[in-house]
Amino acid sequence: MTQHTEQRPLRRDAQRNIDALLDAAKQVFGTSGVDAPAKEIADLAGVGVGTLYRHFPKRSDLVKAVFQAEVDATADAAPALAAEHDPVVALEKWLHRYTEFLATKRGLASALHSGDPTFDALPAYFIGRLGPAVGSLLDAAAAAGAIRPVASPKDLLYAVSKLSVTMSDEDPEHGRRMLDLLVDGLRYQA
Amino acid sequence: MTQHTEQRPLRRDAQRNIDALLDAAKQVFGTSGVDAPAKEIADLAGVGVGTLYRHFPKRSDLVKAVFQAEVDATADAAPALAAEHDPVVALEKWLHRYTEFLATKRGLASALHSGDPTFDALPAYFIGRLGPAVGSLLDAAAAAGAIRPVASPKDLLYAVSKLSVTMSDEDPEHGRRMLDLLVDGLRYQA
DNA sequence: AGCTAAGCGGAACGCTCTTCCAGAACTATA
DNA sequence: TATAGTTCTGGAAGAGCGTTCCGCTTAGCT
Repeated sequence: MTQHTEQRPLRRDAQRNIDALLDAAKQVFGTSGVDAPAKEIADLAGVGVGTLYRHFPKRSDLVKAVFQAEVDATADAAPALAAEHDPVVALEKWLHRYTEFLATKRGLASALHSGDPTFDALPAYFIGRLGPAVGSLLDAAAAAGAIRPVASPKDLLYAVSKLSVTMSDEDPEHGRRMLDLLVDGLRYQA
Repeated sequence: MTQHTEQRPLRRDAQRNIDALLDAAKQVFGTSGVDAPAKEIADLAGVGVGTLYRHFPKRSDLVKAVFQAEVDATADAAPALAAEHDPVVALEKWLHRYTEFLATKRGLASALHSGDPTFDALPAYFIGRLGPAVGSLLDAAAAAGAIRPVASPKDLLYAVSKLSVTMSDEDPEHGRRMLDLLVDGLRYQA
């Protein structure tokens, strides 16, 4: 999920614990919010709190790591979907995946805007990873002649996020239909 | 600042303490954020923590009360300004006052969107107090023939808030100039 | 197998939230 | 003004969480 890129590789158990903590934190952040007790996360991961603090000295480190892991997972879904489905379906499925990510992110949003400098680089990371991901899907679909060209992947990400913010307040199905509509709008008319 | 409207009037010392707590909370929220230690607020107000909890059992009660007090103060400034200045100047001054309020509110924003049901009624309170406040200033200026009629006070509040959100990131002076521009736009051309 | 250093767990400490109640302070009444 | 009755106050006490620290464990190497 996350590997350190320093000279010494991390010990196996350490890497295992980091992954377990990331999984646990993602889950706990979703249920109990970002201010959940550290022990709750450590317990769920099956490690002591000392281990948590060893790898993530500050809470913001953990939040950041969870966020990046989710961005990575979402970005990595793009090539996988592209391999399994035809271009437009892959794009559709990926955008749904992306809205799920946005829903998760909502819990982290207040933390992200808290002014902690640890989070300053995250928006750039977000665009840097997700932009190329949609970009490749869009290019593939456009190359197949299935959709019209889109000005910029970034605009699409932004538009979908706006769409899913307003949608969350009401019926979640409603948001899904709106997104489908957007994708249909991308297609060339017969 | 805030008075209880129940049958029994509040004891004098109690009312004094409530006001002191509100002042202190407003100040502390501004410097240390809404998660500041309760003791810090109590100390600044010159009361014990017990007193704080008596009047504001939940932290959200205090946040809400501070917010409402600020809304009230901002709304009450309208008639005062109207009495002292000619219509357009009063409107101008009040809008500047309003942007100051928005700046303060930013600290509370994350709390307001936290999903706590205590805060559900606040947006309505905001419009209910501030809408008529600008409304009366606009009407007075329009009646004096100084400005063109505005579709709705609510729209103006919304527009100014949008303006001041984008402005806060950069030069504060910049935002002030933009606001002045907006007010100038309201005037009838010679 | 034996050595070394990275990594682990959880006890312990300090800080904050929240409750509670004996006594102080205020108001109403005479 | 004096008194009774009530409200309100302050801070000690209990509980819970965050964070640190260090003796023990275990992976990785020879």
